[in-house]
Amino acid sequence: MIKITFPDGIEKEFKKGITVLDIAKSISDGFARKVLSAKFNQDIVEASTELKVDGKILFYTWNDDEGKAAFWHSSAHVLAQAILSLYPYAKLTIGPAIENGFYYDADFGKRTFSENDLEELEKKFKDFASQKSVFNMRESSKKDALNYYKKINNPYKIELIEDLDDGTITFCDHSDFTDLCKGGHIPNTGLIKAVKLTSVAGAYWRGDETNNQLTRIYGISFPKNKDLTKYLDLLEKAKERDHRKLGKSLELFTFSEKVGIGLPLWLPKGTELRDRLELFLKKAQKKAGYEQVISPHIGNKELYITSGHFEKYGTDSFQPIETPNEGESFLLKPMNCPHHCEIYKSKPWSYKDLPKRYAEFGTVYRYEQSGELHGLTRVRSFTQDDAHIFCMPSQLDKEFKNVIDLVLYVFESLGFDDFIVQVSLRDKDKPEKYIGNNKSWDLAEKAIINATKEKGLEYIVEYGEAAFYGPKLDFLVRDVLGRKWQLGTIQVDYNLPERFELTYKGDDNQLHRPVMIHRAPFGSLERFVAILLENTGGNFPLWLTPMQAIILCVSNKYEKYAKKVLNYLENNEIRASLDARNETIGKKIREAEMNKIPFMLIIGEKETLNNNVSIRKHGHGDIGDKSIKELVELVKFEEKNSLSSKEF
RNA sequence: GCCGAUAUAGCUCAGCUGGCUAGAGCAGCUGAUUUGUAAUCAGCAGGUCGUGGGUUCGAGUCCCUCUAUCGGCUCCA
Repeated sequence: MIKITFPDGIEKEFKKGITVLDIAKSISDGFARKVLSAKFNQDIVEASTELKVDGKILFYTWNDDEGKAAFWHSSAHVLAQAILSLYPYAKLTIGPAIENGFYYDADFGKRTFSENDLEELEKKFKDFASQKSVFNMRESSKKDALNYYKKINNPYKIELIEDLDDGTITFCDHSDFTDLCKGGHIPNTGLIKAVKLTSVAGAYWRGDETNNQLTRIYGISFPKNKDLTKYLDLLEKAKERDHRKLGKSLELFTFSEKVGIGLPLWLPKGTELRDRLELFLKKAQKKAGYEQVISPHIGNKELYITSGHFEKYGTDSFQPIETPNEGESFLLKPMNCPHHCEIYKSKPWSYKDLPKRYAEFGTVYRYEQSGELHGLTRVRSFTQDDAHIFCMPSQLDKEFKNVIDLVLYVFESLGFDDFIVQVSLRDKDKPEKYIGNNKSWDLAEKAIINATKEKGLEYIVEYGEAAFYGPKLDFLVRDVLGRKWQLGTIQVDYNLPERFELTYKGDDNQLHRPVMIHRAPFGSLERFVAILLENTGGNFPLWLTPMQAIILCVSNKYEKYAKKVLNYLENNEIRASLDARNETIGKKIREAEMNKIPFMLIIGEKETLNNNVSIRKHGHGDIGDKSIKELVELVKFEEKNSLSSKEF
């Protein structure tokens, strides 16, 4: 007998060798039907795993991430089975569960696999799933595993197995299909009631551009048909909030092929919004002791050779601008840091002067790969809300924490409560990607981790995500399709001060090297506005929105009074406009609603006589009459509420 | 840059297997209407069907090139 402990602490004895599924059945058959996967002690186990020792068990259902992972991982097996059945020559590689669904990468050789082939594949998938095949794990020696894949000539699997230790290699069989696999499946394929193969993409083997490109087939599956319909509906609705769509309909920005791809053109309303964001941050930064500076959009090539950017990115950038003066060339500035280093160098500094905090809304130009461009989130010209803090090593911790506070203040003011804090460190196996010595990297990484911990932030660590000159603390926010985008970033840098030979005079009368913090709470105005658009669906906070109120005349007979109201609002610094067109009030309301204008002020005979306005709030409808004075108070009150409760 | 898909009026879309002067709604313009909480009515105008080439008696429709966009991969100072 073995003793099994359940999550609620209850212990029960079972016959040695009982399966996980049978233990679930001992609770109830209904429960067992919902069990997708389980954890026994520290290991993820199969429903069919036979337990032979005492231990703790934890069951996973569709409601758990682990349950979904098992479900989608199992779906990937079925997908692979379907691929092989239709395309026996295809070479399978890997197929994991992902955040939303699963994929399988396969080498189809010379055959191009396109989205048109998905329907047939999906049909095959459903056939196989409905067979209710049980997943069974099987151990294999390294030699047998290698021989198997040598026999069917699959170099990818051979490469995978060569990296594994003998004794740890397992296969998973279901139906007549087998795949190298480390486990974590649902009881049988029949639980997969709904599936949608969503897209096809090229993906490099092992994520390396120099390797073969494989065909990746994405899919998502569910235990109920209804769940799939719901998921697809949600996706459709999400697309309504796409910033590219909203940017067009709200007339915020546009692109022109003639100007150039990835070069956004800001329309008047978008510009107003951007200006307001800049003003908001400038105000906070002024309080935090920043000084605004301005630097040119180009810089001598020598500047970027000094900073190391030229060596790192030179060939993949906009190419140097030549001048009539032979040998002289300039680069469009791809970042502001070198300029700010030179501003720092413009005079000698004492330790008493530090920290120096130079801030600039600096527009930079980067030649992003054409396939990478994406609305406003990935562009070739963008404006960073950049600043560089030059401080003594002893000031680093405090400065860093202050910047964290600033970033959090910005995020809170704009309603970003769902963000990921990521500590981006170097990949120690690829030292060629970074400049500087290990010692200063260690210092910088430690500084970031400590400050983040002490601020009590929950964070994840990603290796290989650091900038080439230093580690970063990145703030990521998801877009409408769940893709993560880096907005705020804070970076610690011991390297550029070294390369630019920056100094300050210490209290010991010796010259010392300052440390540099690069930071941008928004990241870039472009990307920030994009994600803000998607997060708010275009309903910006009242303090930020380009138009706060619109006056709608029932007929042009009341235009005179309407103008008086407009004038009063403008004098009270409320952003308002007047729609005096010869259109029905219904139409004007509809348009104002679609333009997401927070306050609609309807003016007709009644209001003119009573000297008030009828107020309709966006998304709420009619909220009754108010005097103009009360209206101003209401807007002011709500505007204040729409800002962060904390003053910075 | 790579893989796959898409490209018809300012916007959103229709145009089946190639066959009359390429359609609709919204937006625009003109006129009528003077309007009460999400679309007043009528008329007009608007497209070398992304570009260049090819197949064909005939191409928006089939094939190729290029460009852009979309979904991924890679990249992201």
